[in-house]
Amino acid sequence: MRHTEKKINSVLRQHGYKLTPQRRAIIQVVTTSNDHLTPNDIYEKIRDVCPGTGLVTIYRTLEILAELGLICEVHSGGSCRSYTMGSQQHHHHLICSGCGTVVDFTGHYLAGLEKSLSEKSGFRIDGHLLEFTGLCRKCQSLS
Amino acid sequence: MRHTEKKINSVLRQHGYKLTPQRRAIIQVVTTSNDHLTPNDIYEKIRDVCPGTGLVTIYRTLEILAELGLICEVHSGGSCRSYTMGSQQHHHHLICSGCGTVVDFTGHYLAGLEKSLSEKSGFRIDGHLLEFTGLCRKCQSLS
DNA sequence: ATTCTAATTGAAAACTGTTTTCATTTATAG
DNA sequence: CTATAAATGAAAACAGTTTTCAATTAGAAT
Repeated sequence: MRHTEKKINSVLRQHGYKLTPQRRAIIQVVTTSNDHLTPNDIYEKIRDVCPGTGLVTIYRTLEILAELGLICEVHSGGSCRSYTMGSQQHHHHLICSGCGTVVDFTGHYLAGLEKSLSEKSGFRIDGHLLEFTGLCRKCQSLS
Repeated sequence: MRHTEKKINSVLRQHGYKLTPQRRAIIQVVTTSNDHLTPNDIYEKIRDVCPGTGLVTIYRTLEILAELGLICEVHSGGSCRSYTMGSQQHHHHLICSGCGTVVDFTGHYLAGLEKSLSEKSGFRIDGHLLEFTGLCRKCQSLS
């Protein structure tokens, strides 16, 4: 279950963050898109909502939102990160290295592994990142 | 079956690339290490084998080797890419967010999941990235 | 062995994505 | 309305990577 714009705003407030027009705009852009957006994507989209918003502010806001678990950060190879909505728990990615398409999938595949790892290592495990990379059907047919 | 240094050298030659001392050194460093090495890791290790080799040359050589499928490029979250030998056993990471310690672990936990994902999505899956984050024993006791 | 030539190299500069610094502005509690 | 800590934007700094270019060199042809 995806967080609504309203919900995100209120969680931000609850954590003592101020609700600036820029932040509202960033949240609006992210919540109303179904894609994975890079900071730069957001920078371009935001011109219509809150012109003048700096890229720096976008980076800072995304960091906060990801920290609070309100959005999900995706590392798709290289120096390209992007963010998307979605329940961040057990939300994994399948990334096409050809065209960059990201497919989400969910599941609890790692619960058992997490438990045994935790016991063996003594770590208190907080989270995990699972990504598969490969070629989507379209990109396979191109090569 | 991991490519040997010799095999890689000969494949390079077959493709019309020259076998320079720098390339030999890079290949030697990569084949004799079991870690995932970043270009910079290699840059540091190569001093003993072929001093003076430039980082640029390392980047260029790694690109060729990856292109020819002789080594495997890994994108581990963030802006850090690394390379490792082709069919080396996957290894995963358990990262302490307190002190940065990284514990490696290996296993084939994901083979089944990979197969079913591939069938459902049509992707040809090449690799995956699995990282757990948490607090190691020491950092738990500090907080 | 010597010569020739295209491939390769290293240094420096350029580039891209991200983070930091800092003076100014602003949301919001009182 | 005021006070103040948080947030902002511009510019600079930073890290990783790529490009440019003149000088060097591996390996093929003599």
